[in-house]
Amino acid sequence: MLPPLLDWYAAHARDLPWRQEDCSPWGVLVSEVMLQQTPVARVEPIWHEWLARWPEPGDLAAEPTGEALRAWGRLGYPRRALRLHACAVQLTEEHGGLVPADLGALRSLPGIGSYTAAAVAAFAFGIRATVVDTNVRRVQARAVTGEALPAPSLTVAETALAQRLLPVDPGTAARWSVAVMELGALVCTARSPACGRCPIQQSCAWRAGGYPAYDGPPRRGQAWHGTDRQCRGLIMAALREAPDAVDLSALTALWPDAEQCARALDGLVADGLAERVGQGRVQLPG
DNA sequence: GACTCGTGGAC
DNA sequence: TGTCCAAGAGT
Repeated sequence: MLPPLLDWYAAHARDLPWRQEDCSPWGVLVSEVMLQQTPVARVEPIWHEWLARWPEPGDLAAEPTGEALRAWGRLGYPRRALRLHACAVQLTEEHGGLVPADLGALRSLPGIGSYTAAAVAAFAFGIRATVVDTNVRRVQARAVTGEALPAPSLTVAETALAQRLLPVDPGTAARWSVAVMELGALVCTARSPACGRCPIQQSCAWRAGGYPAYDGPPRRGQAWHGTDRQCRGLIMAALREAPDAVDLSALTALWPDAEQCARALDGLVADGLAERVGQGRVQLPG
């Protein structure tokens, strides 16, 4: 199944800016953090703005965190912007302003977990790293294990399988990983997989088994309406849109439950996403 | 391990 | 309309 998938990728891969030959490791790292839980279409324009404004880690490190938060826009999970900024600072102070070509060093950066470290190592430096994201998990579950969907959270067995499937040659391994991810994103999708145009349908265990339905533990949806998350989102949107500090009263007006709103704001301040200034006013951290 | 953490598009 | 989902990480 290796050659068909690599050939398919060569023919059908999307032309994404962070896949360009001249994209810097910093550009790859920024893209990977932005893409955590966020669709490509929403990331692309923001990625261009970030790379134009902060072409190197040192450029971002020189800014206050509030600028990163404002430029993050509505990508969601704004703590990622904070961690990206912290990344830039750490790269500047400890790595000469460069992204390290080392899995362990990458993993020690803020906001860089096992997936992102492997992805940057593989895609920016051609290192043979085991890249396991939600696409890889789903493709493996279907094509190899014969199940409709992977378990709710990553298992050791899945990582071991991905490692076993990974081609030996480092450059080929990196192309393989991005090809599996692309297949999961474009063909072997969660909702309605396009099995008819799948390059590895002949060797797919899920297909061979007659496409059995998912029978694992229930997948928990994330609550939203009325939660602290929704309230935090409203507050952050207000802070981003305001040119400077916002009155506390303007924030509590956004939410029916004043007590919950106050608690949400406390959380944002504790997380470094917001900052209290004098006279009951709040702003993005300066 | 179970939670928490944004946002918007697709169905 | 509500539910599911999207290149996860940190606690």
